[in-house]
Amino acid sequence: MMPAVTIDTCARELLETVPLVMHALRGEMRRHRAAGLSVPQFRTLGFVGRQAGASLSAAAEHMGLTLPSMSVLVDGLVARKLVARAPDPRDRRRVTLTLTPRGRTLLERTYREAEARLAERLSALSPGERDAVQHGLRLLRGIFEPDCPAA
Amino acid sequence: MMPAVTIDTCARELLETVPLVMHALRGEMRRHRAAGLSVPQFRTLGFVGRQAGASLSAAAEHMGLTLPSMSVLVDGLVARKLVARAPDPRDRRRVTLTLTPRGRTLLERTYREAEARLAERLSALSPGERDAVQHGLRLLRGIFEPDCPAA
DNA sequence: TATTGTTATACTCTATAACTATA
DNA sequence: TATAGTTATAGAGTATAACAATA
Repeated sequence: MMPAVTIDTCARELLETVPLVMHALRGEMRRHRAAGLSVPQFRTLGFVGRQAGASLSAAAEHMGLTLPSMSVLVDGLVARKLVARAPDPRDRRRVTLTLTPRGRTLLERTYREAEARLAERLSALSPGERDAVQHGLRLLRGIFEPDCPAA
Repeated sequence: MMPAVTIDTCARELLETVPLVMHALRGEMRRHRAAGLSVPQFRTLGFVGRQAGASLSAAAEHMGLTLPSMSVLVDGLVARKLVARAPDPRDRRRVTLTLTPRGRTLLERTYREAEARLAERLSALSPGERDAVQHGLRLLRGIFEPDCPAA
């Protein structure tokens, strides 16, 4: 039978593990320098790809960033012609974001590469262990999502 | 029975969840501005607290950082008198790191605060779910630790 | 020559504050 | 007046390259 883990132990594990994995993610994205996308850039591209025409605010909310931070982040993507930024005709205060063809291509390639690198790591686990990782991550996502009650 | 999760699904979940949790961690540490420690600073303090007298290289290795990055990070901690940096008499190329009393106090306080914030989030889970999170994190740590075979 | 660390430089991420434009 | 976004400014984190000091 599994031991009941204390909240504190779990918190400690989070504090140790999440920065570690984050650093590995950054490192792997950086090494694939052809793409040269940072993790936040990559996530933003992914969001815009799924929600074409989303506003800057929607993207900021999704990523848990302030508007200025998102604005700057998007600046970089627009400068590289990966994202198109256009005023919304219905409300000209708003900005709509869409992927350029180049952005979509790069996103897809980067996604496949990131997945491949992670898959290497994850292949060290048994299928059952991967289930456990997946399950744990999904639970975490539930309690850390921006619109969750404890946020 | 649990479904066997594909490696790709698991990779995707990682890519989505880890940056999310990381952002929440940073945000919570930032809000407790009394301490004003960043996540890497906090982790470094924790490492030096456990391994008093450790070298800069050891700390860099533990955190998965380059030496220059670690050197700069420690600069900040030394400037705030949280860490003492002294040459090792046995090998004067080396530097030994130790916590100052102030550093230890701050570390302990910050640790309690971080734990309390995380505990709030984690309390939304059942004990069984926390076990699952803990288990998943431990597996992840195993495959992302700096000295692991796939690194 | 090899190892440990520091300095110089550059870029990204992120925030807050102040501002502009539209509603 | 309220909302969406941008600009200005600042500080941390991180890297690579070049350097200094010690072994």
